[in-house]
Amino acid sequence: MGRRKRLEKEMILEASAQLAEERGMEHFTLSELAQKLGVKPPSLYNHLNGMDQLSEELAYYAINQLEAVVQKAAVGRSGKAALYEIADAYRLFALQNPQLYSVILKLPQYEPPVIEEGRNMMQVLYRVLEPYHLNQDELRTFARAYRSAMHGFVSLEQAGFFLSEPERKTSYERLIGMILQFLPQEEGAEK
Amino acid sequence: MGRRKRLEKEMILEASAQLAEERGMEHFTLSELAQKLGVKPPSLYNHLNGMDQLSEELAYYAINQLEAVVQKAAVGRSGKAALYEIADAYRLFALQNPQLYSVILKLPQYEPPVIEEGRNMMQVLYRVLEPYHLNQDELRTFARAYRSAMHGFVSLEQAGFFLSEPERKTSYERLIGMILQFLPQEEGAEK
DNA sequence: ATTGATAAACTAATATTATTAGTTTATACT
DNA sequence: AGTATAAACTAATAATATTAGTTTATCAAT
Repeated sequence: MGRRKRLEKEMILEASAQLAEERGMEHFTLSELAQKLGVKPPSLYNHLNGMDQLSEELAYYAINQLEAVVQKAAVGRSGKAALYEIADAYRLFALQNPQLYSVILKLPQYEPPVIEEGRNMMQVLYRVLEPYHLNQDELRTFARAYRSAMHGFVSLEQAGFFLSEPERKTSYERLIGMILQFLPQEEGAEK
Repeated sequence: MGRRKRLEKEMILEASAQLAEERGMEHFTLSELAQKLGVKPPSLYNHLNGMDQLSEELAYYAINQLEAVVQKAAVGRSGKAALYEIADAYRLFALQNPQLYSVILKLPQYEPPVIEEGRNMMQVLYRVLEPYHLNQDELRTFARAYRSAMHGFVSLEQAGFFLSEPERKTSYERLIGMILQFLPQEEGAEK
């Protein structure tokens, strides 16, 4: 008891994520979800309380995935190298899971436990920024700028606003470069 | 003939925009829209071809509003002053019309005429950037960075990711400042 | 003014969806 | 083996988008 339920929940969320990417969040329907799981729609209500709760859990699922991706990208790197790597991983996640990524924006609407998880992703960032010894204000400013740059570019790109294909990655890297320029020299860096 | 129809369309779009802000795009319903217009739902089909087309027209409506706001902000200013002013106006529009703003992201999915209008907004920006004599590549890079910064910040802020209230405007201005730093000195500027 | 065309409203009907209630079935523990 | 429980099912309801077909109001031309 409990463990098996966990698995069911996982299965439902995975199927939901998959369905969301296939059909788009707009046309996401419980009927299709049930069908994908080989079950009739009402059966879903044994595992969740309806569409609204599912959306919330999906947002939770999404932020966790992104957090894992970001964390992984930062392993074994530090300073600007880490920040470039994170930015790259962040972009790839959004491009490969556009629907899931877009769901993350709804996060702050939900209840505390879900919101906390959203905060966790930023913890990775703060850890990377530690060596720069920024004060509270500088830290906030920088973190917001960095995240805004990533989110803004990636979200416009994925929506289809940036047409010329080959230069997209370059544009992104330059944008991130612009932001990183405002970090002080790394401690113990050789130049 | 024709002019009166135009008016009807305007009325429908205004009511739609209003309803979207009231209920949120998620819970936007043709029944409520009809009710707001003092009419039964099927009557709407005399003026539009259904939900999908309405979404498209709403996106068109939204980008036009934003374009107007941006254009107005740029009047009588040039260079970085204009770019700060535009950024400020852009942010205010998004904060005051969050649902309408979010609809703009769907723009590239639609047909050419709608997409063209999306491009028009950027024309204003290119005009402002003319005096800097950037080459094609620099221009694209900068425009993307600037727009990404605006969109990213504003969209995260409006979603509720940035908690500490008093510093939000400051954070935004600093972000824009970071981007503008990468413009060359204005022609004929006095330092 | 009367009429006749046109457009826009209406009512009625259908299909799809989310959701609830109530029933059956399978599973797991004693 | 027998029962408690959870998860599936069927049936039913309310809301929605949409279509078809009918009525009504408007407006131009006689």
